[in-house]
Amino acid sequence: MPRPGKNSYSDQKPPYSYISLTAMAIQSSQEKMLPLSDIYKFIMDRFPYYRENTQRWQNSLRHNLSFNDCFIKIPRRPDQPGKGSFWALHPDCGDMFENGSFLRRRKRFKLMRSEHVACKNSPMLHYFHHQHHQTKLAIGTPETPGSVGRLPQFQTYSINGGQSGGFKHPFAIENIIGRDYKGMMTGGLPIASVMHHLGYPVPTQLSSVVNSMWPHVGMLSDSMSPVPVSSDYGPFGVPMKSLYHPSGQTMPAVPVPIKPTPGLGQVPALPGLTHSHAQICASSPSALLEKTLPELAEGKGAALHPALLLS
DNA sequence: GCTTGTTTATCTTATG
DNA sequence: CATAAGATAAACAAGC
Repeated sequence: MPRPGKNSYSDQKPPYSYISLTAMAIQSSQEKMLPLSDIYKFIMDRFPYYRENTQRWQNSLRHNLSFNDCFIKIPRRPDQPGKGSFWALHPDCGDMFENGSFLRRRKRFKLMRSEHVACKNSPMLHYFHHQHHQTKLAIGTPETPGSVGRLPQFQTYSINGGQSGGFKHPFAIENIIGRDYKGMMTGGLPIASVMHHLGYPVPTQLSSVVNSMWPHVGMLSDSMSPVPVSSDYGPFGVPMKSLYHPSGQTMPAVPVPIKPTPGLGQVPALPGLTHSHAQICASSPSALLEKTLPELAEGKGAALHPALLLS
């Protein structure tokens, strides 16, 4: 009955929102940023469903890019031919899908007006974008086995040339600036953004989770597997951790439940990188990795109850 | 003229 | 059931 060739998966809309699809695409790229056309391509390559009605969904997707603050536009440098800008994930968007659902986020990521302006008009974007090139070379590709197990891009440099005391754990800065941060700027540009432009694997969870969590993202082969859902998620039986950080010491396997409540409003608007991030760090990334995956494997927006996994 | 972006409006749907 | 997030439509500007 269920013949995976025709009417089975292809017809069904993948259990991902445009936001997650886009995030997926972006994260799958080496530079963590993609021009619109490539985002389209990515989605179409992996989800047969989106090979039709392109006009419709692409319009929606574009709307999402503009409308959602979690996506930032990075202008092309003059030496980089092509249409449109690059799109990246706002470093602060953090674990947008912390609840395990890629259909709907717990809360929409919205910047404040001030941040908006600064972020969008920052002339520094070009600069950082430029820097990015050289940097990434030194760092190696995310796939480079030689590097670190989990989040390779992190090792070699840090935002200010690495003088900041050495290597920053993936959960340091990004998480730090993540979620709670709402006003940390560096010359009009969110510090987090800067990092991002420099090649940091932005939204922690996403970047790390994505690769192992979204099959299609990882395998960029031409033989795009049918669809995300169910059966094709074989590899998910495996505990996330072991999948990408064999060393086993990357993630602080903190058994954090689900985020309590986004009500932490006591964040000191410090202009530096220092912050009260304890809570932040503890609140989700690892939790997501540890518990969410299995559910995601289920594909459907159905199995989205972290609680189930906990029991 | 097409692609890329932005914005507004409305409808749908997941969640609390 | 109310609300907020997401989807879809559509108008329109800018750039190539």
